[in-house]
Amino acid sequence: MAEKAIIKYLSGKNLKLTPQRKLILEVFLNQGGHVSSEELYDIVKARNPGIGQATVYRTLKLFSEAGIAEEVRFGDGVSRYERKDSQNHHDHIICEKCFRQVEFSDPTIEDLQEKQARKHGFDLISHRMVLYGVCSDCRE
Amino acid sequence: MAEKAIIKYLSGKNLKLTPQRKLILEVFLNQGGHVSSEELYDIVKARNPGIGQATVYRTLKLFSEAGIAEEVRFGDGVSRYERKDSQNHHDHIICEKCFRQVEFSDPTIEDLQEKQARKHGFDLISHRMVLYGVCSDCRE
DNA sequence: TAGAAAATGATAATCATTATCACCTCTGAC
DNA sequence: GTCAGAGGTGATAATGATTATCATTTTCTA
Repeated sequence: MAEKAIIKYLSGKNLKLTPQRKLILEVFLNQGGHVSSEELYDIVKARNPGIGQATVYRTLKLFSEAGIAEEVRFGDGVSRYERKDSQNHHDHIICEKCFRQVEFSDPTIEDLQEKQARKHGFDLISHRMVLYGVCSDCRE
Repeated sequence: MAEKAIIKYLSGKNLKLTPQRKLILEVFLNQGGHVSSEELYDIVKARNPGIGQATVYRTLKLFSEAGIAEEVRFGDGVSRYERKDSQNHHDHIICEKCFRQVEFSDPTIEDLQEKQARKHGFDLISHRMVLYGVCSDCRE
């Protein structure tokens, strides 16, 4: 589970488990989709008003490094984070009108990405794929 | 050709073809890969020192709207632009060590993207796909 | 329990991009 | 030709997300 993963990561690097990190982790895990640092900060602040915004930024980056969060960018200049389940990778479709987001995954595409990478001499590590379109509600 | 496209776009919107725009267009077209606004500004400034950085930003955005340039983001916080050839769409693989970039295109992936979008009720407009890996030179 | 190492919170600094604004340049009606 | 108005430009200030700094506090280990 993610809490265990964090504790292990921290102790392996001489890093410390603080109340702030615990709280941010808990809030982050209970958050379904993709959260920006600021959104998370608002929620966290409601439960611990003393917490600083910089700490949220720092902690989300830490979660990324620890492998329990993944940074997602949709191109609006804001970084969002979502839970990283290696069993459950997915990509995104975004509606350009209402910004609704849908997650999907397509193993065939993943295979083809792997093949393309190999074909060009790369060892594939990760990828970002975002589709932009118009959703059924906005098509009118 | 792209110059024609720009002239047509401009006149269709009561916008003007200025010497600055001409110069930026020429430099942009002679630029192979993806350029950031700042890189382009440096080149352009060498030929017309009076030109302002804001103009380069504005003009690249204009080219995007006119359909002759496409904005690409690799996730380092900088927007880059490349020539848009609708016949010649491609995606990118980036080496995480040396940042070398390779372009590729895969019609099968494009098909599958289209299918995924439809499956979720979206009309697909565009997509961004970037693969991250380690290139053969950096694998050692 | 002491003390080094790390974390925190407040705040200043960055850095790419955008907005503002005074001035310039073109075009077309008179 | 002159004038008016729309659009463009360049300099600079503003923005907004993120990061660095630093004095203070906390954590963990010996």
